[in-house]
Amino acid sequence: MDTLAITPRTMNIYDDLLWRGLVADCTDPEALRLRLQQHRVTVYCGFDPTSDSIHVGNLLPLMVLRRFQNAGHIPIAVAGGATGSVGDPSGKSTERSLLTVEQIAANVASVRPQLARFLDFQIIPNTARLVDNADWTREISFIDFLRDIGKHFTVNQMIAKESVRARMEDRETGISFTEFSYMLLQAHDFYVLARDQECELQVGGSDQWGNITLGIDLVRKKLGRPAYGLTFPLITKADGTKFGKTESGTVWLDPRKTSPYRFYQFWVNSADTDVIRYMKYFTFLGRDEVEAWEARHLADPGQRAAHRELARIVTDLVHGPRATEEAIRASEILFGGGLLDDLPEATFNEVVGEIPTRPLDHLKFSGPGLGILELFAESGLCPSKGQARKDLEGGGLYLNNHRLTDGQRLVSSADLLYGKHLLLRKGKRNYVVVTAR
RNA sequence: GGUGGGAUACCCAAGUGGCCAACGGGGGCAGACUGUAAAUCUGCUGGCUUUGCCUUCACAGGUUCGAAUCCUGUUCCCACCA
Repeated sequence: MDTLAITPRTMNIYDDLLWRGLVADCTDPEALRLRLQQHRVTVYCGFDPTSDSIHVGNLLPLMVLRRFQNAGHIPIAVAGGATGSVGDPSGKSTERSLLTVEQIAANVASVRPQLARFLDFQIIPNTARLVDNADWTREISFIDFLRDIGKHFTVNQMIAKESVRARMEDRETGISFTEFSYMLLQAHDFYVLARDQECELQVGGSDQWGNITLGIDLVRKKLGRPAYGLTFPLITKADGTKFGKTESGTVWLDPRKTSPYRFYQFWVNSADTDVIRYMKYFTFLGRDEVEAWEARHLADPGQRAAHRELARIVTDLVHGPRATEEAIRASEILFGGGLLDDLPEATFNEVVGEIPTRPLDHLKFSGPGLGILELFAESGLCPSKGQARKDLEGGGLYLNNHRLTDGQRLVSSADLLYGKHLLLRKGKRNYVVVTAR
């Protein structure tokens, strides 16, 4: 194992994580810090294939792996093809329903390239690795597993784990043997990676602490080697709601599930008190740069300069510069307050791609046209015509960015922008484009 | 099994013959103020062909000119007794 060149300008990765507020717990801070300082360390983090895309919540561990790589260490991303089919009880108050084997395989297949995007597979010598724990779990027989792995643990220590204890106390729900055994699988992963790939550090969310420490025990017992564990804190939001969710649901990294525009907006809408913290979590900006943004933010919070920068950087990281440019331009059009009257069609079309679109038969706009309230109800912006009427009376409806006042108004082909689009808006930020077909 | 209490809109919760589409609070939506924020204030929050009409107060019947409200039965929940 070769020694890392230590440049004076580079902060120790451990200190960097500490400064970013990314260290919730660490099995042996002094020893790990020293180890990271003096050696190239192989670090792993697992990702559950519970869905066909990863989401902003998974972004944090993924970026931590990248931070390790940037610091010269070797990251291993582990897709949980095996563990995912058993189900981690950590942090879950009820038994989860099992995904089908096919479903998990499909999820692993679509999550793999997403994980790969964040790591460097070219760089030498600390090339990133991407593996699926199903690959080394599949051929192990149940008997072998019980003899080789199970023998190293007592049920006593297993039921002492928080994830299990919580479920044991709730006698109504209980915990299945399947989920109870989960921790052994994850411990086994760490052991296999330590044995075959010299992995000595596992990182994960703070709910993974119990699983990680069990793995460390196994590595020590089977290989007689030390191993380390490090967890990051649960990401919180100023208003107490769950991070990574909006009214419209989870914020995914897959652009087909969450458009780059929505993704960009998610970050722009961070609370003032969260934005600097998120900058530390989700960007590779250094301490000086983050502090500069913090100063700028505090000097004039209304500018939302830090919000925009955070959104730009993360969107760029996930979706690339072109999509980011489009998201920014669409945001400027939709929130810049400008009228659409002499907007070039090409620019408007960028907006069309970023917000919900609803096709409507062009015949509806012929002749006198379609009632405005019916249009809003049809578009899905308002749940009913009655509600549309009330929204209009409250001054909350806009057609092509002009506020509507007349519930009797008819919308005809003359209102169509570029002969085909209508920009419907409710309130400040709810838009739908209706396209005549 | 017995007795008593309850079931009201997204949630909590008033209403016990007409003034009830139903007080109040929460949540949600919109408006003002703002910074695509927070806080605050205001309006809306069953549907519609909207000065009016239709459907709704667990479910099914009944009494009445008129029922969320009274009566009968059914289902579910809670408390106490066994």
